[in-house]
Amino acid sequence: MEKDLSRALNLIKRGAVEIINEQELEDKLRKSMETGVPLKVKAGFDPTAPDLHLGHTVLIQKMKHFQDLGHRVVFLIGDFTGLIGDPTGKSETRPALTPEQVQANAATYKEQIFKILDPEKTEVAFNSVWMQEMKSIDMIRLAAKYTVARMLERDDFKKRFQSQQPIGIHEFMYPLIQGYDSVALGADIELGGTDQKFNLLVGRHLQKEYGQAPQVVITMPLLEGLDGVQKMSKSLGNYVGITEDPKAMFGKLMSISDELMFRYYELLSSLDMDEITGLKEAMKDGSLHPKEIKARLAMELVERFHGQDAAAHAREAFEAQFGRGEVPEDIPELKLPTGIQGGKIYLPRILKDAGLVKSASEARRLIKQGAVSLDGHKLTTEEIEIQDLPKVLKVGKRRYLRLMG
RNA sequence: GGAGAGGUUCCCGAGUGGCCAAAGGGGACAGACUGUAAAUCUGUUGGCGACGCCUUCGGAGGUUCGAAUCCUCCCCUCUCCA
Repeated sequence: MEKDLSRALNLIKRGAVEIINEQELEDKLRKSMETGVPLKVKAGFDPTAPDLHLGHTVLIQKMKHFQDLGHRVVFLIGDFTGLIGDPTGKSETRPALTPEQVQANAATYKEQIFKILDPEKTEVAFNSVWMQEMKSIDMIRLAAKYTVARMLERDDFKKRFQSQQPIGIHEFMYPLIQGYDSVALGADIELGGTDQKFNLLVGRHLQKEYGQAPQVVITMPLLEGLDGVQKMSKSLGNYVGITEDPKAMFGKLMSISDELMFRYYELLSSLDMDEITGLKEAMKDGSLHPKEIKARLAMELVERFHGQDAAAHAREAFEAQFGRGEVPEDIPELKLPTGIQGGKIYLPRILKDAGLVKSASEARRLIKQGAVSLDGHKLTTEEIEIQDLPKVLKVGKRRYLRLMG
């Protein structure tokens, strides 16, 4: 049994930033093994953004680890908390979601998470179930279990308080409710990103207040986005969505820096750390080109969400476009009016109408910068003559338009 | 309730009557170099068939030949006092 225990601990610790507290985790695991009762592992998700990206999968894979060890995971959808909005510095009040929208989002979530998680061992829960029932007086009693001073310890609140940014009082409720969710669920373990540490610890505190054994808190790193600096997020546009088109996914992954590539390997790949170290060394001694190592990563991830064939196609399309400079197959087309053959056309208008640029002004700038080409020939004027359609317009590195007759 | 500070283009942040489509930085985009990598260098970064015109500096009015800049009212944020 001790062997199983240490095996379990190793798997759980893999990639984790912090475990609070490790001894408690060990005790809980031991007890579970002895009694055969699985642990309840909770992780919360925002109901308003059901589009998961690779950043989320860091957490979901940790959930998967627990499933593999025979425990139960609760995929908690914070449909009630979502009405408040997690304090992130943006003081936007979120619109209330209708029950239908919540259900729709939940369905989307399930479709996505079950590409990684085992549906049989996953419970999908909604915190509105208990929060809608809570009476005002109970809400106040809940609020009484925490102090403003301790609230202000939360990094986000602290910063905003110091820099004179607004903090809504309702935002204090977010950690309390998230913490109460652990009470309502009787969670043994809660997983979250490092940015969630405060909220997760409030859960521990509240569980003690309500007479429960405190949950073990496990924080996972926030995955850096494609820029390699800021965390991956949809609003920053530096993300790879897991439902994204295989080619787009492959391309995005190929655009990350070499440094970031190994970070992704560490947090997303299912390769052992030994194998990853091996790749790193192969790159260093020159036996393996970094581009090849990156392609392997991209392949693995595309395969995970779209299957082997799609991944192979994505790679081939990538090689064709960027390796051999071929024009991709599936590019947008624009039909020119019949009378225009051989005549002059005003390029900025075409580019704007086709949606390749935001405005004609932008198009004019790009032309001036030599970023626009027709069938491989750089265009230098705004007005061009068109003959022998079809021809392919290219803007920048990856924007294409096929002109049809 | 009282006193004070502040709201500027994607973000941060200068600008306090014309030289302001608005410095500087970040980000982004483009070109060169490449491996759609990084680093570096260069350029661009409101709209418009465009040496000009139109819209922008929290909102609405006003003063002026002329306003991001001055005045009035309003909205929002923060600090201190109560």
